[in-house]
Amino acid sequence: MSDVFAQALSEVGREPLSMAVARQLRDAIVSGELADGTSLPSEKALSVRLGVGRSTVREALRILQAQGLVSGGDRVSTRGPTVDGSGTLPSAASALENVVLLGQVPLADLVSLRLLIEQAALEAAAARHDDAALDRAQAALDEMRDAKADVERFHKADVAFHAALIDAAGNGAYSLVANVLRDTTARHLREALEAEPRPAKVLAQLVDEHDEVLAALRSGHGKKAARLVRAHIETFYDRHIDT
Amino acid sequence: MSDVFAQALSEVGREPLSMAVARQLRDAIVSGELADGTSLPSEKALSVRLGVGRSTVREALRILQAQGLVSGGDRVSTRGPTVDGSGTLPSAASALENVVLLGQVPLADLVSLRLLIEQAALEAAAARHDDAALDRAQAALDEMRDAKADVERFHKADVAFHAALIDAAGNGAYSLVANVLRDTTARHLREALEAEPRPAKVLAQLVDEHDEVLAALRSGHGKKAARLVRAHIETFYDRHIDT
DNA sequence: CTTATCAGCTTGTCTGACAAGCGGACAAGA
DNA sequence: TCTTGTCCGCTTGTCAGACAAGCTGATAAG
Repeated sequence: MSDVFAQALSEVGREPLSMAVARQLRDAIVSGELADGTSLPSEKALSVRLGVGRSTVREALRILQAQGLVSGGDRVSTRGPTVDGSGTLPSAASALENVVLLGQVPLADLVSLRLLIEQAALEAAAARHDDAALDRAQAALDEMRDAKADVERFHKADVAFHAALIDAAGNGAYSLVANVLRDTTARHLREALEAEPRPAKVLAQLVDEHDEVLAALRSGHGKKAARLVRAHIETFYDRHIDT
Repeated sequence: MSDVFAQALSEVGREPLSMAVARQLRDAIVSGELADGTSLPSEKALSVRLGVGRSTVREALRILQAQGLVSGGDRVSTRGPTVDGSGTLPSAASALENVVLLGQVPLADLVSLRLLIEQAALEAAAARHDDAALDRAQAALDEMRDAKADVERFHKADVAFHAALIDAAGNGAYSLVANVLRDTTARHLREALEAEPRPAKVLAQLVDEHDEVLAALRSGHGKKAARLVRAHIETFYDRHIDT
């Protein structure tokens, strides 16, 4: 069979109604037409308005829910589904996690990218002096020191610390992607921490390392801070995660 | 009212059946128990085996489909749903895109992050010599040259060129995130190109710039390639996009 | 050997139904 | 007045049954 067909004929598109409904709602949401927090009509009302069955609407809502664009509908109230963009970030993280679990992107690659962003963020932050963000980092650091051997508490403060540092760069894309990457790698790192036989000592050292990074940043030494955080992450990664 | 309640009482978990079914299938897939490409039983058969209604199974399948874990079911055949992990990557990309669209991240921040990744990728690629990827870049470059003033064709080849360069770094996370960032910013860039009054000349210059980048990369000058691509992107951005 | 036909299955969709649960209104009682 | 019990309407979660459209494979017809 010749190859002209592949060129001349294109797949005839047959999209299920539920997809169409989901796309329509998604577009309305991401375009801002349906603002965050807006209450949608009930499934029944939607089905009537769109001229489709309730099951079709339900399937569309499931898709949007999986994408983190709408929440509710979980019978928590009688107020119907709600536009809720706050779920997109966990959804993105979970999507990335699936990619990793299926082995399509090695964990090491994610850590490497996170490191790249974090270093760049520190260099940018050193030149900006975002005091509010630095204060948040300081508070998280104090919390870490206070947590001592409480791995759970320590980990939450650790996350807050790194997030604050990256926010200090003032680049929304940095913060966003670093957040997702951290969510995806967090579980592995925490398991490593919990498996640590002598947590107190390791945690104390980690606190010191964070301290140095913050100090370097405060005095405007971006490159030094970047170098320190690189060592910090690479050391931890090499010591606790096996390839 | 005291605060003890918040500590003592936890939300009583009530999960919809469809969620439970979706989670069960998801776990089986990411754990490798259901290998990629496996054909699942039909909706009806699943509903019987799991003891739930068909609509419940359908909603679970919709969730998994949105996560890119199963495909088919699109009536393309009578062979039921299929485990298909190849969809997770686009799904992750689309999830990130949602975050971006809703997150109000400025375009400049996205370009900045993309630039960061692309530079790092070039430096890594220079040390790796991934000839297959470089050949793909070369082919894309030829296509660009061939496209002349056809903006549509040029743009597609341009995308392929940059993607090949980043793939040459061999870091899946770089490729993934850079892809997403490009998809998100692509529309703006293309509009800029189409508004260009004298496209042929600009496109020719762009081709030359790409040529230099590839040449530098081939001769192992990663830093030079990174510098060139930085200039390439920043120049284009400054000239065509207004803040 | 090619072609038409048909039965059996699958998905997409709709309709109707029921249980469980939420919310507000409204009345009863302290 | 404030609390409490009760009830009605609405919403979601789930199921069962139905039908159209379409794919597959087998079988019959040419």
